[in-house]
Amino acid sequence: MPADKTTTYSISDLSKEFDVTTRTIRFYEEKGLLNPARNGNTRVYNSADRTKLKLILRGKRLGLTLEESSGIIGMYDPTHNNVEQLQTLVAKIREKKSQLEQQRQDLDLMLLDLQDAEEKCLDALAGNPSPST
Amino acid sequence: MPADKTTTYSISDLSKEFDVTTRTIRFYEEKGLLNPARNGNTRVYNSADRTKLKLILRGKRLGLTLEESSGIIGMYDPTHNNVEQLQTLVAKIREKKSQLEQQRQDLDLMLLDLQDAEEKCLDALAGNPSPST
DNA sequence: TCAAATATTGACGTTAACGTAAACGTTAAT
DNA sequence: ATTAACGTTTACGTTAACGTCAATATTTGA
Repeated sequence: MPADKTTTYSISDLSKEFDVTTRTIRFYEEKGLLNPARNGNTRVYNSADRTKLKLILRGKRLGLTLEESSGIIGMYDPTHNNVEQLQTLVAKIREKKSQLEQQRQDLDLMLLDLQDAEEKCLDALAGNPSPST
Repeated sequence: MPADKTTTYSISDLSKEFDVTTRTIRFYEEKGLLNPARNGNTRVYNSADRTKLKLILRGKRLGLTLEESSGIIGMYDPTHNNVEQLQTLVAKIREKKSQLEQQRQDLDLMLLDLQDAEEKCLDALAGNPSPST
């Protein structure tokens, strides 16, 4: 039985699963990105908390700040029943999307460059003295 | 006539073109990522310098540190004629490539999530009370 | 000629994202 | 009973990537 709605995790469970320190996880809480329940004094994480952590770390790999990740996570639930707020939310989502698409262009360009660089290296290793010879 | 091999730039030219402060450009030099020529005391950048700056900023948008960008820029010229060094270089390039591919997966996942979030918002705005109704 | 614009080198300040250490409580097994 | 493993809070330290002065040329258009 994999993780369902009722599964819970200790801080070190998550720490091990995602390979971050407990300090880091507590830090995210300090910054308001996580709000685990408590059993007495110790933190108890549910699957929603776990998902949030996953999203934060994904954001990190993409170079987002914690504040940005926090913002994005907030976009995932339209509890903002107010129409005006929903519209601003859509606007925010669309801006994030276009940023990510720009980022994908950068990424693809860099991949192309690296592809080029690799081929040059392989040529050099194959004994090709120069590209113009 | 667009930028050719002989075009040069002042620090504020580059500052304006790429929308970074001159402090930032000097900082990159301090860190060894740029080595502009000098006219007396003032810096003179050529098109290669400009390209490097472009690559650094691209790296930044992808969340790379300056050191990582510096490493990648170093990969673009196989002046490392030594066979052993060429092989380590190829290895580095391949690792960077696989990192970038991982990053692209993250990016696509996040785009999908945002797409979902946007649709939910639009549904809510269209007056759909709940997805299960 | 002279003020404005642009350049330089220091040097200290700042923010984000944690690391590290201290001092302490609470199960769990030996 | 105690040691080991895990948890907590508080607090100071650290690094990267600049920002923000200050003091000082050099250049240039009015």
